Amino acid sequence: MLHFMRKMIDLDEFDRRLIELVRQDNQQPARELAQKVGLSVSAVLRRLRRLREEKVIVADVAIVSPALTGSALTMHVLLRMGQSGPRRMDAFHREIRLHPEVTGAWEVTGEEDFLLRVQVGSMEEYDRFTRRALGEENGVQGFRTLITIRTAVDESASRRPLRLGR
Amino acid sequence: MLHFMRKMIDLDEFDRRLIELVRQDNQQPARELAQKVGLSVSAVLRRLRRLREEKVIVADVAIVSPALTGSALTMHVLLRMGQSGPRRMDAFHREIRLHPEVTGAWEVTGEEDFLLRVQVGSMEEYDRFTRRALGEENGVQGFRTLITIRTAVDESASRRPLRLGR
DNA sequence: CAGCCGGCGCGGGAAAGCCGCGCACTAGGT
DNA sequence: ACCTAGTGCGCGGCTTTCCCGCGCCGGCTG
Repeated sequence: MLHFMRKMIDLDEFDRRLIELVRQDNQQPARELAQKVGLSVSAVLRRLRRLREEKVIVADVAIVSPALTGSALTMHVLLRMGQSGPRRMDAFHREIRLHPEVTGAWEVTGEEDFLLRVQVGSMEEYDRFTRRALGEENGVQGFRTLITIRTAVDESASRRPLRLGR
Repeated sequence: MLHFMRKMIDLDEFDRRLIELVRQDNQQPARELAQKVGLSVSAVLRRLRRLREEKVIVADVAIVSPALTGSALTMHVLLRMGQSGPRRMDAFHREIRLHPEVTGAWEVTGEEDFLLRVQVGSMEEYDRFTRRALGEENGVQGFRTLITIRTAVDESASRRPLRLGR
């Protein structure tokens, strides 16, 4: 935890602006970044390398058009577990990870125990998924499906402003 | 729609493997990709450029550690609209986009009309958000908050296998 | 079967990234 | 007050990567 805090205070204004920029586009050359933040090219390169080494930047990925990922349908599933003991929950955490259709899963407070986001190519695929993953053998008592009519926002974490140290 | 289908059939096995690779790491040099997929460097470069131009790859981003994005709390909000006419819905679509705390928003079927994913740094911030965004002036009749206890899966779209034409 | 077209690999030139240097600024100790 | 160790900057050269025009090959079409 101390180490965590250290990392936070190690990030200054330059780092934050650089992160903000590469979070939108990590393929622009350091020369452009350099003049945007007001540093030399080598300084930018050094800082980015450090940020990646220290796992402030954890990955660099290409985003492919959602229309092409076979995720034509986005479902959300509110589900209730039978007995909600800690080990039952842990087991379900592990279980649900195994299904690639599940692009999000949260253990939540309230009447339901879990919320899942499931992306599939068709209703048939969704049906197969529920039979495989949401049966009583996994401790699921019941669930309710929210079918997505329209997506208003889906920018996983990129919209969140940074809250990095000082 | 025809254009969409055209794009799909335009992607061959090489494209798919390249996409798969850059979806995990878009900063590895073309030389590495080339030998992984069995093409020359220039062919790889050409194909990637084409994929980006044609918006098969829609973006290239750095992922920053979730612990550092000030998103300590993830909430999901199930909400009901007062009158659910189409223009009310459209208005809410536009409205909800304006709040950076909202990292996901879906219009859904069922008892509720919308599901939101909201990421905030604190409960106070969440409280402020609900007062600003989820008031009756926006047509919201009522809502229910699911507080995340633990996240099992959160890999926005990267888990989904590709389903690209033939 | 000839001609066309798209995509390949190749190679030269431009650009981007890497690395070692010297310098400035800061903090801590004597 | 000075000196010293440490950190991060910018600069320049060297290496790697990328870009682009070329000629070539294989498949489709008329």
